[in-house]
Amino acid sequence: MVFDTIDKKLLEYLQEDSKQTNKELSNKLNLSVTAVYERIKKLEREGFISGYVALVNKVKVDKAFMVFCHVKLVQHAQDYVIKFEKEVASLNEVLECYHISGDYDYLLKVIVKDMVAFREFMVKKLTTIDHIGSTHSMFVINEVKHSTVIGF
Amino acid sequence: MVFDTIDKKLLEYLQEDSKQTNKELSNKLNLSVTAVYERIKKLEREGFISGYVALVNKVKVDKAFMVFCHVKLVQHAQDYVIKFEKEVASLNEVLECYHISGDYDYLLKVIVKDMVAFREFMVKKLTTIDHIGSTHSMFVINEVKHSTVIGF
DNA sequence: GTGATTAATAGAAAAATTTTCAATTATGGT
DNA sequence: ACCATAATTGAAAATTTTTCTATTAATCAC
Repeated sequence: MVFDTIDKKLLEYLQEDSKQTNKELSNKLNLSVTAVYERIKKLEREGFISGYVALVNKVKVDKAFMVFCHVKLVQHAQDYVIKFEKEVASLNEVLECYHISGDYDYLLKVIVKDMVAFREFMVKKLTTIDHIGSTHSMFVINEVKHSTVIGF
Repeated sequence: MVFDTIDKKLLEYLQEDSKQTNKELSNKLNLSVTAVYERIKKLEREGFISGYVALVNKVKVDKAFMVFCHVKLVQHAQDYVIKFEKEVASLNEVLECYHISGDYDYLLKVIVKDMVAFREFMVKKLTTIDHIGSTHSMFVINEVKHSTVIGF
């Protein structure tokens, strides 16, 4: 399968705004509506596009308090790891969770309403998960950039 | 303006899949198509929904190497801060950048092809920005969770 | 290069969805 | 209870997506 320059441009446009019509895209790409349509279907079929979503304004829905949490496990037995990852993934305050290199095992991106809600989250949810050794929280003072667009 | 339970459910659905038709949504919400339509327009108008985007599979487009970079500035004079933030935001490898509390000033989420590309990014782009004191990189070993959905 | 085969594109028709509209129902304030 | 406003509904109109057939372009073997 070919993934050419036009596909890349198309993906860029769709990552910026997926509500554009195929006609608008066809103008930008100098293609027919059907050609655009078929290319998009191909990108969906082949898994380049994993989905289409609405992005929500954190401030408007009162979830503007963001914290990055480092987590260290007490042990790294497979069972513990699996269990921790499963439980963490089930928490809706945790938007992202990565197993990372360095002093800590995991880095979590957490969003809640405010510091009070964060404390609540830590005490009632995160630290109730078994096998957590220590945590370290970094509070977001300002969001300088936040994009979902993968550029080429 | 009222932001009720139905709106929250609607936002959740649209955050999961924005390509659902209003008819599908109207079934899930037990509303008419027009009622769904008007609620969505209201959520867009009032800024709850900031946009609609396609999500791209990092692996398929060869940008699966993710790194979190801590950055410390040498000084924190307003000019330096502004300049750094502006330049960092312009780098398409940097998907996110946050001013955070703690030992470092900033946390950057960077995606590139591989370690070679990362080195290239560090040497040619990030560390060429003025006033950077030190950096510390944490490599993502595994992505446990990655969601764009803000839950209620 | 030629011809054959396949993939990509185009334009038009059909199907589905969004958007508008007029009318009805529900809601909140006085 | 009444008025004014907002939300909901169903149907029509407008737009968009999707399908279909034909044409063009690219690929490969010879």
